[in-house]
Formats: sequence, C-alpha cells, structure tokens
Amino acid sequence: MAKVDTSLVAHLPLFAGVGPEALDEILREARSARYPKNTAIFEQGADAQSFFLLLHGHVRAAKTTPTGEQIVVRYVAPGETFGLAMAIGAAHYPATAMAVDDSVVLIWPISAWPRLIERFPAIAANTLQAVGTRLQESHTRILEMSTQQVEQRVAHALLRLAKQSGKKLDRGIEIDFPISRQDIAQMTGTTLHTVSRILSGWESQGLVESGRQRIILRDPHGIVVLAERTPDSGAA
Amino acid sequence: MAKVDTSLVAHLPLFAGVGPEALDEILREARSARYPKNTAIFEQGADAQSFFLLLHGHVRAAKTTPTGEQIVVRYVAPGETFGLAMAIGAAHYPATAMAVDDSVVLIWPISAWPRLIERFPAIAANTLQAVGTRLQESHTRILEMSTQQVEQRVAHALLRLAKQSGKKLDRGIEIDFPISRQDIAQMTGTTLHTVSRILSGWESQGLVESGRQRIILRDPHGIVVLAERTPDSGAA
DNA sequence: TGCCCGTTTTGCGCTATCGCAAACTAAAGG
DNA sequence: CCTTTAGTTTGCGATAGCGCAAAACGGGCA
Repeated sequence: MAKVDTSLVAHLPLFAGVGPEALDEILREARSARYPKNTAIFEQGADAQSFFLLLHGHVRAAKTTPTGEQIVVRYVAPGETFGLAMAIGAAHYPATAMAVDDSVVLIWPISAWPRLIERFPAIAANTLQAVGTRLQESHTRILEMSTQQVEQRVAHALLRLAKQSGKKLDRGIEIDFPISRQDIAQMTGTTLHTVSRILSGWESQGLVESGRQRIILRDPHGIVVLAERTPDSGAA
Repeated sequence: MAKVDTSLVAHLPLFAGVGPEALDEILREARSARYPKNTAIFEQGADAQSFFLLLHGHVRAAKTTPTGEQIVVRYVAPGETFGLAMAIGAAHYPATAMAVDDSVVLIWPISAWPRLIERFPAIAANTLQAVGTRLQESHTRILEMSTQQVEQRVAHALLRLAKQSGKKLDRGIEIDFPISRQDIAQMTGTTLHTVSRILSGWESQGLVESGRQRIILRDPHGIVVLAERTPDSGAA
C-alpha cells in the first residue's frame, strides 16, 4: 500500500480545519491508483463503492441519456473530489468519470465516509461547501443555457476552463488537457458542428488558436467581451 | 418569541439523527415569520443573514441576469430548507426567494450555523445530502435542456411539480400553488408564448386542464409518454 | 514511411422556436 | 357592478442553430 505524502494534500480545502495527525489517519484509509488517459474510473449506474480525490491529471464527468446523448457535467481538476454519490445518499454513480489525461487519484471505500465525517466534522462542512459551490455553478449554467446564445455560452465555458485549468503561455492561455469540439458542445448544449464554426470564426479574428483537442485563448479579454455581449449589442 | 412545536418538524430529513432535546435547543435559536403571498423573503445579492426552513406555503427561488431575464431555480415545498448561502460560504444570496402562497418559515441567523453543525454534525450531513440531491436535479435539468425539445421539457417539469407538490383530485393531479405560464417558461428555458401553445395543445387532447396560474394534470400517464418521446418517435 | 481512424471543417436546406403584436379573459378591488 | 390589470391566447414572419453529408486534416502506430 503506497503511502501518500501528507504535505501534498494538507493545503486542500477538503482538509481545512483538520489537524496533521488526523489527516494522517484519514489518508491511511485511502489507496492511490493511476488511470491512463482515456480510461474509465467508474461508469454511470455502477454501484458507488468509492469516492475519489484527484491528485494529478484531469477527469471528465459525463452523464448519458437512455438514448445515448451525452453531456459533460464537469471537468475535475487536481485537488478536487469526485464520485461523492454516497455523500448524497445515492447508491449508484449518476455519471461516468473518465481520465482525459494520465491521472492519479486517492480512493476511499464509501464505508469509510460515515466514520470519517463523524470523527472529523470539518470534512462534512468542507464537502458541503464544495458541493454547494458546484450547485451554484450548475445554476449559472442553467441560466446561461436559458438566456444566452450559443456563442456566448461557448465563450463562458472556455473562460471557466481557462480559469480552472489554464496554463499561461506567452501567446495566451492554453486549456491544459485534451478537449475536443464535441466535449465543448456537450458542456454548452450545442453540437460539435456549431462549436467548430464558432472557433473557426474566432480563430480568423485572432481570438484563439486551436487544433486537434487543443485550444489556446490568445485574447482572453476579447473573449470576455464576446461572452458579455447581449443578443443585440451590435457586432461588426 | 412564538415557540415552535417540536413534534411538527421532528420527522424532517434535516433533523434525522438529532435527538428530541437537541432539536428543542436548535429550535430555540430560530424565530418564525409569516410571508403573505407575493412578498419577497430575500433578494438576490442581499447580505445572507439568515437561513430558512419552510413550514407552510410555497416559495419560488429565482435568479436574475444583469439584463433582467429570470429563471426559476426551484420551488421550495414545506419541510425543505432554503437560503443556505452561508453553508456554501457565500456572503450574498445568489437568488431571490418569494412566497408564491401565504407562507410560514423558520428563520435562523447565520451566526447560529457554525455552532449548530459543531454540536450536531448530523445537521451538516443531512444538509449535504439535501444539497447533493439538488445538485443532481440540477444536472438532470441541464441534460434535459441540452437534449430535449421544449415540449418534453415542459412535460418533465410539470411531472416533477406534480410529484413534489401535487394535490390529488378525482379529475387528476393539481399543482398545489399558483404558477403562471411565465414561471414554467423560466423553469424550462423557453418563453411564455411557447408554453401557452403547448398547454393549449395538451388541453385540447384532454391531457391537462388549466387556467390562470392553475394547472391540473388530467392524464399524468399520457404526459409521461410525451415526456419520454424521443424527438422522432412519430406523433399522430 | 505510409496507412488508418478519429477529429475537424464547411456547405446547405430545414424547422423548432423565438419575438413582436394584438386581442382576449378573468380575477381583484373600489 | 364596473374598471383595472395581470395573465393568457394566437397569428405570423424571422432566424439561430440543427442535422445530414462529404471532404479535408493530422497523429499515431505498424
């Protein structure tokens, strides 16, 4: 059982208010695992047997309809938890988690959860905070889908990704994991075709530089402007 | 300070795992208030000073964009908490809460929250569960907005309302609070015009009976069928 | 090096839904 | 009982974005 270095995770919001020796105890219940790029960590509908903390890499959580359509629920960045089905009393995972990059995760058995939150109530409070934040983001997303056009939604989505997982380059900000037009479509409620058209347009305006599963925001401010444009504030 | 009857709220999920004397202590920190129909309980953006438990009535939580468009985040039914901004570390309410019926609520000052969850960790766990459930519902809503057409989304929305706040009648199930076409539009990401057209259609098929801020599902099963119809499973 | 396959691009017609406008209806209040 | 006002219905033209199809592209792998 590989031992996890306490100091690596001590600063995470999840463990705020938890003492060092307690942290050690918590980590002792976890195991770590590596998932290569494009491997599933758990499938939607499977028994929820574990919950996870992402250490390295990036994970896409996606939800599929009975008819096969998919949406991307979120991208998990290092330091974030995912697969918290048990915390909300669900017996099955409501989405599929897939490593989009080589990823390393900590894994706790769900059986550890009740004990954990009893001994360390701060964990419950911190998790509540994290889930609450995600709920808010979710509402923002619904608001956008209800009131904005596709181009603005794509702009907002890219800006959020850049904020969460952007790598600063001299030429701009690069989304730091492989992401396809299809993925972006599934985050914004549109089709890959429309996303492709939008990015092509932006590219010719010098707003972005993009290629196969790769996007660089060359003019983040210009994209902010786009994102905030109301349906009728005239374009060029 | 009107005293709240412990037995009235003891069964609520929020208080699961909390002993009777503890419950008494918790309730002692709350005050109750009555909000007449169509009065605001708090406004989006206001300092979050309290959190709430709805005892009677119905409350609409709605989010407004800078440009004035609105969406309905949810309808709160009796027994549910709302205004939990503080639990997620937000200083301001992210939405406006309005009583859509004469309503009675319990109100705690946010200052009570840290103490509450420290003394009664079950409260944090129960709240986490509630917020988690709402997050899931939120994702379902996003999935629907991304993959379904308006008619199906309206069908799903009405079925959920009927489940949450439906009153059984001989002629069907009535949504037990005043709700306008506009409200439904703001729940499903469409316009009141489109909702009106859809309901008119359903009415002539005998699926619903509706009027001014009033909707009765006369054939819930028929609506389920509609809700599950894929975009191209042929209509009549 | 060359092939194969997943991704991206682009054209084009179609339609679900919006947006505006106007008439209609019914509850509420004086 | 009448007036006011908020909610609802309906028609019609406009269009954003979809869906389908096909071609171009580019990496990875044998």
